[in-house]
Amino acid sequence: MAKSGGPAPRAFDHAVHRLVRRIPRGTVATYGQLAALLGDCRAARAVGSAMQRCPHDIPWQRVVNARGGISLRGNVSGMITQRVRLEQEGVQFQRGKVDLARCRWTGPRRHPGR
DNA sequence: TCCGTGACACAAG
DNA sequence: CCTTGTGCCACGG
Repeated sequence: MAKSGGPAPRAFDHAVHRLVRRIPRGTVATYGQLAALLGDCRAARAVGSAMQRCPHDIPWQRVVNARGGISLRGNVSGMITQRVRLEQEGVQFQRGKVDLARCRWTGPRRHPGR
């Protein structure tokens, strides 16, 4: 009732996490891409923050930077893990980066099927 | 409410 | 190719 209206705290984070859940296996999405899908192509940085606080039951490894590389700054082991997990689901790396032209998620489809 | 921080993106040197 | 600087946004203290 009277309380509703304003966005609840961490609403953006939740939106990011839910979107990441929809990224198909074998494909990847960029921070900027997710931000754009959420309505703000300039919120890429916020997406990164949301990912740092993302639950472990989502395919977080499918989120990479605009260059198709892993951004995980200051987390070498996490970087390795992300790459391994992506390769395990079929994503190939070329020169340390993912071929976005080939593996980039096309975005959510309201009417799946063709 | 203000301020600091950061898994970004982009341009320039 | 790498480094640095700037702009944007949301979250947490």
